[in-house]
Amino acid sequence: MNSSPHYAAEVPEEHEADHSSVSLAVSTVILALRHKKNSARPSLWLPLVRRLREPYKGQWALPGGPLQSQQSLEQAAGYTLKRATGLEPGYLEQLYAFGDVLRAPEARAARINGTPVPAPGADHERVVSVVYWASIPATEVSQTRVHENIRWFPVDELPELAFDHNEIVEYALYRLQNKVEYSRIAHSFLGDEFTLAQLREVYEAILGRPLDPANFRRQIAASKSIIDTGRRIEGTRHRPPRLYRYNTAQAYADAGPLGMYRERRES
Amino acid sequence: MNSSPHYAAEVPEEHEADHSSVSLAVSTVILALRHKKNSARPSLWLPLVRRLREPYKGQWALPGGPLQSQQSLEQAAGYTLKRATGLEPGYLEQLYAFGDVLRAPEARAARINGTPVPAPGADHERVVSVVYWASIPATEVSQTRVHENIRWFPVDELPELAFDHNEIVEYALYRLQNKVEYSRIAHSFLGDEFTLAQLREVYEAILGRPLDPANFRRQIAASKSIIDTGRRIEGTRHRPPRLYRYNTAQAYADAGPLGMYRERRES
DNA sequence: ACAAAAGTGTTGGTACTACACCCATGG
DNA sequence: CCATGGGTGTAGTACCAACACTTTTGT
Repeated sequence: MNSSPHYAAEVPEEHEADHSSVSLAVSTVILALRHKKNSARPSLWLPLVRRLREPYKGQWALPGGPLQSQQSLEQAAGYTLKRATGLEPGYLEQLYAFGDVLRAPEARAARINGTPVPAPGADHERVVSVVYWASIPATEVSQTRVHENIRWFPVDELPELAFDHNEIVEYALYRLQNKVEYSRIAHSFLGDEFTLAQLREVYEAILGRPLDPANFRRQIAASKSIIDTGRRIEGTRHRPPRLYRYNTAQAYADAGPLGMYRERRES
Repeated sequence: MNSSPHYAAEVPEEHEADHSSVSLAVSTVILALRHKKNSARPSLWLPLVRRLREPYKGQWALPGGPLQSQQSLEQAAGYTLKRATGLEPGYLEQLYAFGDVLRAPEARAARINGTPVPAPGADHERVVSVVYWASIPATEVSQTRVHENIRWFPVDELPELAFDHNEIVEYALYRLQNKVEYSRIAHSFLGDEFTLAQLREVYEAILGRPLDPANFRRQIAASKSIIDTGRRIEGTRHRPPRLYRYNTAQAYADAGPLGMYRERRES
């Protein structure tokens, strides 16, 4: 399913009309765990790119770009991620395709003020954006690319973003919160080996609330999603925690139509 | 969020490259309850359109068409639905955007045979398809448009469809099964008023298994998603069942970024 | 009276929450 | 020894599946 596009079958008597001056862009909500200053617990951060032209010139926006004719959507999202961070994704999933007719600034103003939406003119370019979300393993976050026009922000301290990107980020976080409860994406925020406490910190950062360590342990154990490596971390000033690995034999729930493919990459 | 597209913010030093010869199509998996011959219980059916040109000429495919430059994706899906059935949707939701580079027939053959995928040539058109799924209220199914090149099929007796449409339908059904358990889409397959038995039949058709009437009743009652109208249906040869209505005050879970908009339409 | 489906009660199991408590290590 | 987090035990609760049972109609 993931490897083929498809063409629509039109109902015969309808004629086809303009084969669209619509252009296609791909953006990515890139999430990773980072530490705020003076904070013991990690939280979710994402990189944003400063816009160099109108509209919204000077404001921060999700990294993205037009779809090249030889790229799949997923490849385009991965390339966007690479440009913004220099890294490969730990996980990559399609969020939603946004494609309304109205130019963003006008529509947004109309939405906020409650004023009627302006009539669509022929004077603006029509863009459909396919948005992905991705995670980066904590072990690689330190290697992220540094650039004057790229900056990481904690998701709960975002500035006002260009277009409707604030709402897109909110939706990405909402989807992530739902998904973390019945799939194993949390692992994609960590390296190959990790302690239960680290895994719990991922859940806590995503859900935004503390979890009972005792119950968390049992829940994860019951899911059989992780395997005890037998080794421990020493040098802590308390009992040394065990190190675990993903159980790659375990299947994901709802990885989307691309599920099987992603399963392989994850392992 | 639903009312504005957005443009990507490129990382500055990258240049833009070709502004894409990619064209955009919208297809819709349209689902409704119908009765098979000699079957007491309704099952899920969907309308397909016969292809009149290559590739896959003569085979059945999901209804769809190119995105017009003045249509939103959702409008395009609704229009597709109207063309195929003559009806308005009871519910409409984006499924997924499919957009790999390779032309469908080649990629599909490669996928099935395990042979290496052919190199993408410049000789074919690149299409990205945004697929929606929709439901039609049972009360309106009888009014569906009749056309030589449109035919309804039970979802468990589909022929071999064009492109990867079989897999798309499977994915749509999978999403529907998940969603029916934590949202109220089941209602969109019925008219304004319905009995509990009818609602249960919707669940059973979607989930593909019988449900305990006693437990079903309590579950639905606990969710507070329906309201007793006080009236009953008479003329049955058993105890007359109550008629219920949707509780429109109740919020949906996970209606996607377009949630609030859909909420209003549903009521 | 009987068939059929509406609707109620009851019981046992599972899974989650809260929290008490013990364990192992570094300082 | 103490502080700190790792890790286990357990009681209370909420929910759910299974199924026995009662109710209300048409024939």
